[in-house]
Amino acid sequence: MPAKPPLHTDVSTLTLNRLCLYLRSLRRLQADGVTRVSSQDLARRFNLSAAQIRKDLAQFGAFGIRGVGYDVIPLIARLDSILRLDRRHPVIVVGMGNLGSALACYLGFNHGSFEVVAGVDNDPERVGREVGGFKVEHTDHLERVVRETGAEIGVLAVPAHAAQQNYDLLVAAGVRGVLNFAPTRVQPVPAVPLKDVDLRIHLEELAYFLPPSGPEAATGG
Amino acid sequence: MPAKPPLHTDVSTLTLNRLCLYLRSLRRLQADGVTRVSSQDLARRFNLSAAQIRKDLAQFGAFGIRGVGYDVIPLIARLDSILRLDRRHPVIVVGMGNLGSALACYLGFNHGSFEVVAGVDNDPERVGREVGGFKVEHTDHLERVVRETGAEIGVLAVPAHAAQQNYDLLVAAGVRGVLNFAPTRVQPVPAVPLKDVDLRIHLEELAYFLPPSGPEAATGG
DNA sequence: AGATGTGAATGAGTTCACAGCT
DNA sequence: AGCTGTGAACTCATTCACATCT
Repeated sequence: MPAKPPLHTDVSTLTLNRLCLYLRSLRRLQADGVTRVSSQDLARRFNLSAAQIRKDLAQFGAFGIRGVGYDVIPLIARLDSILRLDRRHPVIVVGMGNLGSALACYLGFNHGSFEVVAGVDNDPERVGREVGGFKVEHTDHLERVVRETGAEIGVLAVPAHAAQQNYDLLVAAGVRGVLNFAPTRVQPVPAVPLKDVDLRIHLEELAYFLPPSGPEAATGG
Repeated sequence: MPAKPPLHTDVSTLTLNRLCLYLRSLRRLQADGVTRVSSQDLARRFNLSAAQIRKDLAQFGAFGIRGVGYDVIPLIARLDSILRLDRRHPVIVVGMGNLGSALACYLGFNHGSFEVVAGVDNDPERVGREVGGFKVEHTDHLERVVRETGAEIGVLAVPAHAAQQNYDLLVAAGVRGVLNFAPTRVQPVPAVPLKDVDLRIHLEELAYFLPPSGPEAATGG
């Protein structure tokens, strides 16, 4: 029984992202009442690679049945456990402007794993507003809010110039990981993992692949 | 003179993302009054790899001066040109809920390359609202709005179930590329590049790297 | 038979190291 | 001397192909 030791540092980001995809695909199958699926099936349905699915899963053990495939529900449970989505992750949003408010509403729906439990801002105008199930508090009270809500993940949705400072505040307040939507790099503390999410880079990438505009593209075909 | 033929399909996404990063880093240097920089310098300052910077740039030609480094301003100009950021890209947002409105405000600031010129929604409640410089129109008028504004890139910020349909509408209306923020896969038309942006996956990834909670982590040290 | 799990083969991406120019 | 531009070496990732199990 070759039970794999899945050290967290051994799993590549690429694999990890795919595991998330697999999980979503499996949930869709589950919703459709499918109880078993082979790697080929899954690959065909969701434009994935069968060999890769097997390789990715095999890193964490052998959950499949040879000659048959994978049982959907146990596999979902296993992936949930691997990805730590089998527990609740309270999230606090720092910076409740347009983006922060949108993220507060948007990020909560993930089969109950993530719940945005609080939001803070340093603009008195925004403090006190009700957004997606909580009242916005002042950033001055960050530490108390984190303590009271048990927030585990901080989401930075502040302007670029305020990102580092607010990251530091989040760390001091005791969150265990930070997702940074500010368009700047933040210097992380080793103990508190940081992930930068750059929304603009996607637009820039897309612009590169845009078919070059013909001289008179108005004559649409 | 080994002028490189930079076919668009030859450049990997990884390289492309780095080019965007280089460009930003260079702009910061420019703002600081730096006129020349070596790959080592750039690497040190922004946590990059010097060899990789040179390799990446070399794909598009030789812009450096041996023994010296790169002239900041011409290099910025060159990268702008490579990434097609030297022209204006009008953007239309489909789905003006929380996320769409936030993106409309957020995506516009990129040194003038991208400008969100319109937003549509099929909820009459939202039609007519003024957001970030334009009035929200009804999705029924998408084609006219795209024609009138010359929108080139469509941003999908609609619920998952409406993503495909609205992608198709955008294609029919004549946009040349689509950025999809809906948490679902969309089947693209080959002529209109599509890029999926999955906001949740970042949270999921972060959750994986979260330090496991000790039994009583409240005694912060 | 049919699908998993996995070494081996291939391919992609990064780093090294240095020739060649300033 | 110093740094770019680039082949060669290396590492990482994906795909192939098949032994193994149901």
